[in-house]
Amino acid sequence: MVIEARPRRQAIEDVASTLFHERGYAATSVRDIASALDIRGASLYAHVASKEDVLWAIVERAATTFERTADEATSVTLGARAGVRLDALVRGHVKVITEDPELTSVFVNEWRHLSPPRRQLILIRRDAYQQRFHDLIDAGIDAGEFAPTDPAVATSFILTALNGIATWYSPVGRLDVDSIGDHYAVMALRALTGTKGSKGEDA
Amino acid sequence: MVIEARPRRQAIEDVASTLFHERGYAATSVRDIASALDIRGASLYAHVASKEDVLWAIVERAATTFERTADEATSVTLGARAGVRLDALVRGHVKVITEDPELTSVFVNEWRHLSPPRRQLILIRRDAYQQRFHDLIDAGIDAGEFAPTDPAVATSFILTALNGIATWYSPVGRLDVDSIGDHYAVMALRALTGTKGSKGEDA
DNA sequence: CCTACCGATCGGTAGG
DNA sequence: CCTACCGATCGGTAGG
Repeated sequence: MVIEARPRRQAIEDVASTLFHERGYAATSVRDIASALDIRGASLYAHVASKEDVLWAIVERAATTFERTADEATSVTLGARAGVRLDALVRGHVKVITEDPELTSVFVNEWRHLSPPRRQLILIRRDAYQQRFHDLIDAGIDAGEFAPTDPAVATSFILTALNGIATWYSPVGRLDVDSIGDHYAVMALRALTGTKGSKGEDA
Repeated sequence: MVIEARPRRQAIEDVASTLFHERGYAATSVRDIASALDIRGASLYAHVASKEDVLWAIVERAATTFERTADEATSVTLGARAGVRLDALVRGHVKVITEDPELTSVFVNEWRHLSPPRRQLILIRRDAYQQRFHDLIDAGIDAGEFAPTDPAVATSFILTALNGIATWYSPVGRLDVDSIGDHYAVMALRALTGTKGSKGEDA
């Protein structure tokens, strides 16, 4: 039947996501993926052209999901203050991670196993995505909303912290999605807002 | 004549660190390591018992370095306020990363390729290390220095953000070690301190 | 540290 | 989606 072609392909990517997340791309064989689906390794090639194509599909989908979510957050907060806009961007990012931590984990950690042309494409999109955060941080500093900080360092600080959620989050854990979003948004904004000028340690 | 400034064993670990950092443990072959040292793959086994032993040596050294640096930071700030103590812990952590980003990167990203007994040992030590941050955050909240936050989430937020330095730091980059330490310590403390109302912190 | 070599496993193909 | 199979490469050993 024609209808089953899509789900099968999706099932392969889901299983591969799980395994790439757990063991890494290089340590996962096509036979590992196949046996999780109860088929033979060679049978996978009826659905995919190569192991790398599976990684590419996962990474590509993750990139698109992040981009669309950021588009949404950006358009919803058009004209708002930088703090509000960054808050929406952070919450969107956290939501994507908690909705599919394995997808995010593979996207963040396994892109280097892509062939050079694909790797370059993904790095360009990743840079553009980070630039959204960078620009908002710039804007917030200019507007006096955020404390003067190195915006590149702050961007890296915040995005790395957020991505870490993918390594520990479980849907059955003690924290629900919304409260994780709250905590992370609050901490990210605080990191930019500052108490006063310098070291934050003297009263 | 070439003077061996360091033992052969150390050279193997250094080269392996670089390759494990760049490509990951599973995607690095013993022949890759050997050829970077201009010897044959089989010759490596005159110095190491297995590929995993090399990973273990690197991970073990990283763990010990982090532990000793934290001991130092802890003893130097004995009796100080939580903010001061956490500041020292953060700066120590950043210093270890910038002194050997590849070591940290392998420690953080490749421990899952260790055999189960070793993996468990390293996870126990990692948890104990994170607990130092967790305890100080607890203490800071209790003392009213930090805003009330989920301490486990805050610990993960901060440590993940710090570890991210290992992925982008270069000794020839635009930022020197001290200013990275400053930036990260300030942002980490700010993330905990909140914008208003935490004791005598703000004007 | 070398050459020679091992069994196991890899990603992938042929041909139903 | 299967069986049968391919050349390449893997971690590692034997014996100098």
